[in-house]
Amino acid sequence: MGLTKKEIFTEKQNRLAAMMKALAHPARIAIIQHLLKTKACVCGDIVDELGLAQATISQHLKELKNVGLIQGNIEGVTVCYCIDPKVWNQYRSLLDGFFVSYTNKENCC
Amino acid sequence: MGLTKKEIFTEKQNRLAAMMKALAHPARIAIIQHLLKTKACVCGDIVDELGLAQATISQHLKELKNVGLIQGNIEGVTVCYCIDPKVWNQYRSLLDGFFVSYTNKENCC
DNA sequence: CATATCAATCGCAATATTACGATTGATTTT
DNA sequence: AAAATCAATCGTAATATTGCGATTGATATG
Repeated sequence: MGLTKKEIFTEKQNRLAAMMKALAHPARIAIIQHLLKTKACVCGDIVDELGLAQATISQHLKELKNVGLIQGNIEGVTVCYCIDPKVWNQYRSLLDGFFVSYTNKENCC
Repeated sequence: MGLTKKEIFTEKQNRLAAMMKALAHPARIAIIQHLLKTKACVCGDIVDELGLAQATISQHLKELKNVGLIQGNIEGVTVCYCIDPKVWNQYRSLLDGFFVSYTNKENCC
């Protein structure tokens, strides 16, 4: 099948999974880290940074845009990318909430 | 291709991505949450909880075991699953480190 | 020892992902 | 207007993922 049965899970579970999926590729991690490093807009020099073709990078950027993690603002010929702080913080607290729910120090097995 | 070019990324980027990937499915989120909820070992009643076939659940459990997030201890006929606190905390701090690196309140674009 | 039970694995089908060359569309620059 | 530049999209190939029925292997139970 290759098709996730989303309908049997809760909205929150699907959202968490989708968020993870958006970051479940080293290229997308690298893109985000590059945007973090510059602490500002990055005007389309991402292709030079990573060793992937322009079409591939564009595809990864699209996925990050689809989940709202980054924005792309057209600036003449180039496009300026930056992280959306609002979505970023949403993700952060969602993950915090997920991880905080386990505090046991010892393994029961 | 369908093949990730892992060699052009750093070890840490690949690890982060692999971690995200392990949690990038609602069924695996649900499994983890079930283990969290019971706060102890869960002896193979996971199939009844989710609406997926036994073979499918077993596959998801395998992926979670592969990244070390959960352990499966054989206990007679059934298998007892529980979260590995060590790996869990490793994941937590890796993600914390990733998300903490961005603190801007405003969008520059 | 025969049978029942549970979980892992095999094999398959359907769909998704990753990657890239080529093309397209939009905007500058000449 | 023509040429150059940049990024999105199209089309395609290779591989991965998801899901499940069927089978297998191991352990209990009758």
